[in-house]
Amino acid sequence: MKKEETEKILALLKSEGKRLTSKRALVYQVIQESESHLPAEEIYLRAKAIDPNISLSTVYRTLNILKELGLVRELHLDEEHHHYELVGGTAHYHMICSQCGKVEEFKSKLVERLTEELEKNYGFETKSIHIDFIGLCANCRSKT
Amino acid sequence: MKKEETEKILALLKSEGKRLTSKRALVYQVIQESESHLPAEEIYLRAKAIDPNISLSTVYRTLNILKELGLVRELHLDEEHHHYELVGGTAHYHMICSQCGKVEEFKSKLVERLTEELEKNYGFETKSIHIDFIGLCANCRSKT
DNA sequence: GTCTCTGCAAACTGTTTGCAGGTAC
DNA sequence: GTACCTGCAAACAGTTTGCAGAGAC
Repeated sequence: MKKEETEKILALLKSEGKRLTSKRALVYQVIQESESHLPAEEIYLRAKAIDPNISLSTVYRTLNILKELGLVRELHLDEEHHHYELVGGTAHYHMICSQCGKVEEFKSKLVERLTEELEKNYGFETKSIHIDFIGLCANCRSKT
Repeated sequence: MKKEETEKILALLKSEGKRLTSKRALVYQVIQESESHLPAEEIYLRAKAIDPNISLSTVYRTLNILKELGLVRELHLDEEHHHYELVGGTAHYHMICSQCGKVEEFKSKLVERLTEELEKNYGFETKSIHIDFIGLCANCRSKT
């Protein structure tokens, strides 16, 4: 993990009277390196591969802290468990293939226009947006 | 529940070798009358008010069947439990107020345009769409 | 009469929490 | 040295399931 990032997180944690520990840095690193959304269990396994002492509770506790600090976002995809991804980077949304389960990301200017529309028509002030399209990916379509 | 609806459901159930029972009709009726998405627990409570003998397991079993038959949709809003709503009716999406928890529905032509865009750019064939805007509703905004 | 449904309680999965020892600062 | 952090096991919430009796067809 780069030094500037460590310091950003350290500052955030300190402002809440919390500490930066090796486990917390590890969890953050795993999420960051995946470049995609991961379920807690998977984060745990990847972290454990690096530090075999880490426990699942710590992963969950850390995820909740990172969530509170606004560093990590919790996704509710169409499954029974949650997924986590880094906040920051450009906003993006998901196309989920119901056949093979693959999750692709997309972005579109239309979403901004939709946000403006909701503001105008309903007076709604948007803070975050979740969009999931469920269907068939190009790959699975061509197989049919 | 109207006769034509009963018959639609009866036919669907029969085609799967299943039966139309009073409990199943009741669960369907509760969802239908709510005109909105309900968590399983709430469906259970409302059904129980009408038929005190119904159990939570039956509600869950029925929800799963209605889901398989394509009559009911399961939503993954930003909470720990699922919500259910009737399929059919016009497509709509959700604005969730993070302050008071109110869920409003909206629809927009922009969503269709987005669907076309994904088809064109990624070859993705959309079957269903979930959109949640999280933020402040007009009411909570004016209180600040 | 047969085969499906149901209620009950027990199991299961994902997540949270209490506690005693360990560690950052 | 003092909080805070951690692993462990136990608790928890939402959901599913096995079983024996009840009910649809």
